[in-house]
Amino acid sequence: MKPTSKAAIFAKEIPYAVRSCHTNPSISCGECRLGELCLPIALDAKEILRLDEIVKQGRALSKGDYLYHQDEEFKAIYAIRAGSFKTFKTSRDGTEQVTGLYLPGEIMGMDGISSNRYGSSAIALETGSFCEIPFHLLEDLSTKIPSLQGRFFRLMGQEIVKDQQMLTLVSSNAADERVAALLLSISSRNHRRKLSPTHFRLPMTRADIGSYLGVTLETVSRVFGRLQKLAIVKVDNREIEVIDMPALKKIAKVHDGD
Amino acid sequence: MKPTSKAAIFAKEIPYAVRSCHTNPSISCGECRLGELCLPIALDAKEILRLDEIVKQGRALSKGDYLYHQDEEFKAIYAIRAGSFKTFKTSRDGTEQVTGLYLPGEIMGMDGISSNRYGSSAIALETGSFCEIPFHLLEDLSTKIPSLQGRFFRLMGQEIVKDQQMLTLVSSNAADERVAALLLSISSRNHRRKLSPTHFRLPMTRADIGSYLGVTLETVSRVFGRLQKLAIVKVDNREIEVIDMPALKKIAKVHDGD
DNA sequence: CGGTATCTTGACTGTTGTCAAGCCCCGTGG
DNA sequence: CCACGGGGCTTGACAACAGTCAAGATACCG
Repeated sequence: MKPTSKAAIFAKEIPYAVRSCHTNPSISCGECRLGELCLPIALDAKEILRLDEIVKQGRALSKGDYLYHQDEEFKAIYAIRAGSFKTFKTSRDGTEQVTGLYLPGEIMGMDGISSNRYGSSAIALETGSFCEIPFHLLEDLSTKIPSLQGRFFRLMGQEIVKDQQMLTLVSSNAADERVAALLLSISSRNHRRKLSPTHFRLPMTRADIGSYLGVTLETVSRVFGRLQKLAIVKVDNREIEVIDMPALKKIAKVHDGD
Repeated sequence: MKPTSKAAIFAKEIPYAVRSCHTNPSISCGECRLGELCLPIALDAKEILRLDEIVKQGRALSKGDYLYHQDEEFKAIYAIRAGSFKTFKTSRDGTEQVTGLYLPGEIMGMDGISSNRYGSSAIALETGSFCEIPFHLLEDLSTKIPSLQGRFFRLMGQEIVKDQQMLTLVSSNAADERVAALLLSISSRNHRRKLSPTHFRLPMTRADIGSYLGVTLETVSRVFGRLQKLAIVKVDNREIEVIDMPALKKIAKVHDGD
């Protein structure tokens, strides 16, 4: 419920010379090191410049700040630059259900496209920054740049695949399997960003994880306890160290590499 | 595993004079009475003609026939004209997990866009027919017809919203709620097609429903028993009659209309 | 340094899964 | 037309995993 953007303050604290996407909020798509994960994949240099013209860059948020609210008018999609975000639906009785976890290079807000209203709220789990891409401008540009249209079709397709994977995960009822799969998901997404796949910090609380996976926070806690006892992961509060990756994959019923 | 198409046979049985989409397999998009539900929404007459040029119409399938297989190369998306279809994922150990139920006017196959391979298999639950839309042609045409691009963005957005609704449904762990929500979903989709929202036939077996909802078939059966005992629905095998719609919505925790 | 949010652990309960038996419906073939 | 067979469905008994409630410990923020 804090509408205040801290973009200005954040920008002052970070010297412009730092040409790294996740620390410098005012960098362009062409210079952003997340480019190869984010929207610009499949675009050439000239096309990226045109994309840059419609992307509002470098806004920052701190923990608890909203990116958008459920049922609010859909105007833009958001590319995560730094930090982590969750999306959640609030039902009439006030219950919150976490529907997504988003890390740098990923795109949020696509659940608003069909109905012109966001289907969920998005909130920062820690200090972070993002780029805003007004959807109507993206649509216009997509008709002019076929490779951008193709990229965005594929991006939406990815979201569909991701959601269906979550669905099958949550339908298959083993709590251990769900938690293991979440750890592996974070691990592989970290790996893509050249971060350690075996040592990371959970961006969500036990309650959020539980809500996301369809179990209670107590169960999440107990599963972490079990996995630790089996020497598969080391859990120190939010700090996770994967000790036995094959065993973790076995529990998650993931057989192939990642 | 039956690759045989019965299009030819089917076409013979139905007189061409019947200008109704779901019975005449060789009707065009412009004439199809599902047009207002399907891909052509938001297109004008001239644009629909161009869409018609890329749509392969009127193929028919009988129960158990595959529309496409998991991991097979993604070539096209499919618009359902008649009948009902399910999508499912097969995991390495042979377990099948139902991931979707598709009724006339709905589009299947979008889970193949991002990776160029279908993420699930699609099979006919009864005799039915469909239109095939080669994706690369749709992409080409979309760059030329902005309203088609917009329509397809929205269609994919709808799929994302639908999947996320399933996710929240399956996460919230009441079996009664899940079954009630499925009944309501079928009911409202029937309503859109001008069919009875209170009296319909379940296209899936108990086992399929259970797999889709993340419960066992026995639980599905018991829930139907409970709902019947409460005089909320009348269940006669696959035949469903909704007697107390408000009560059903209450169980499904749907408060609003639809 | 104090207060609150988060996390862990325990005991008990309950819904759902599992296993098993039997029924019903429907299509097939005699 | 009827007998047969098999898939689909129902129902019951029991067990187990996870939910609920509660208390206490720990971490984090101002």
